Amino acid sequence: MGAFFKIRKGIVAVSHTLEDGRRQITALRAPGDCVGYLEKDGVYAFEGEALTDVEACAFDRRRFDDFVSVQPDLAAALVEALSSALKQSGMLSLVLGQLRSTERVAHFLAEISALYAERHVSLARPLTLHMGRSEIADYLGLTIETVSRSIGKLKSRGIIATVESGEVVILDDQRLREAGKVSR
Amino acid sequence: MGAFFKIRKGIVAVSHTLEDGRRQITALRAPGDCVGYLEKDGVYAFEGEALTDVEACAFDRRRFDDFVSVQPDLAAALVEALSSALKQSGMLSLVLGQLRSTERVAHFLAEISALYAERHVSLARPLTLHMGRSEIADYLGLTIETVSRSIGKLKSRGIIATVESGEVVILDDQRLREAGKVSR
DNA sequence: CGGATGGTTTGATATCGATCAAGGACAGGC
DNA sequence: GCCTGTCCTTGATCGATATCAAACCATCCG
Repeated sequence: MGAFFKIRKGIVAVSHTLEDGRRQITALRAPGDCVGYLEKDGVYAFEGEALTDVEACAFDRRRFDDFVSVQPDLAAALVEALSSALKQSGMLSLVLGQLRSTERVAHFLAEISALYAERHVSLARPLTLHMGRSEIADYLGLTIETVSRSIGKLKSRGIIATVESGEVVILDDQRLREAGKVSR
Repeated sequence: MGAFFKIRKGIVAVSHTLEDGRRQITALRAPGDCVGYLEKDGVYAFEGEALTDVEACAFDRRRFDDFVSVQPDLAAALVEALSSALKQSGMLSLVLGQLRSTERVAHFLAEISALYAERHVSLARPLTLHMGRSEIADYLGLTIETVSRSIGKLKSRGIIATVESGEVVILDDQRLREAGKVSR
């Protein structure tokens, strides 16, 4: 109630569900990110789901806003966090609106890989996605079957491999980023 | 160079283009909104295109940031603007990832109608979209043909009508919002 | 071990929207 | 008036992805 969270450990999916059950994951949040800031009168604009065990700091929204107004550094950090989230969100729109299924999956894998490396979620190869096919599908606007087939295509092209227990090994980072249109 | 803008009059489309020419409009900005804040070292994350004649205030990014740090009110306004943009962006992801073509177009028309009313772009009916089929298509992740056919479907259902010169008349606001899944 | 369970993959078919191709409608210029 | 270009609509076909269905494969548990 009137709270928001800064993630210390773990991964959170931010999503929105339609009345008929269709769901879109609109963002993935990693350690250092905030969740639940888009709230008004106790109503949150989006839902949050923990994909792993999560450790987070809870802040009281009202007190935080008061504190921000006398702490320029904090305000700057908040602006930075929101800017970064906005940029990410715009990129997701690009992915959902313009890329085809295999491009989306390639983009997703490259994104996850970069995110986890950057935020030290797990430095280890192979990469643990922390998401089932169902979450990936809801993030990319696809079905689980199409996600599965796209992963199959990337495997057959020698770009990735999968280990038992579902982890992914990126065999060719260069070509993965090309396939996901995120080369630049 | 290091500048961003606050729109005083007119509509701006924020977009991103892939190397192969595919383009996604990631946001529409109306009077009161800012454009070009997501910039780093002179590189903008997205492109902006004026859909109408635009009147805007230009701010020097560096000076503005300095000024923000000593003006809590301004910081709060910036946070508010970014929060609102982020919420909008998440909703666009939902539209692109989950809605089918006619739902997307209905959503778009309801959104434009609400936006223009709220920002006093033009109070007049019929509604002038200020976007050609091509811009609508790039915003909704569809082709111009599909946009055209979807508008046709909404017309045949008696939800909207079009006037010569392309303006749209919303005949049944209730059903339009239902069709665009934005009833709630 | 055998059987249930949940997630993933694979296959067959259907559907929506893209693509390709014409055909209006309207404005501007000669 | 007539030509030209641009934008929008309409039609026919194709193709990517959804849907439906079944098989596969771990893991868990009796």
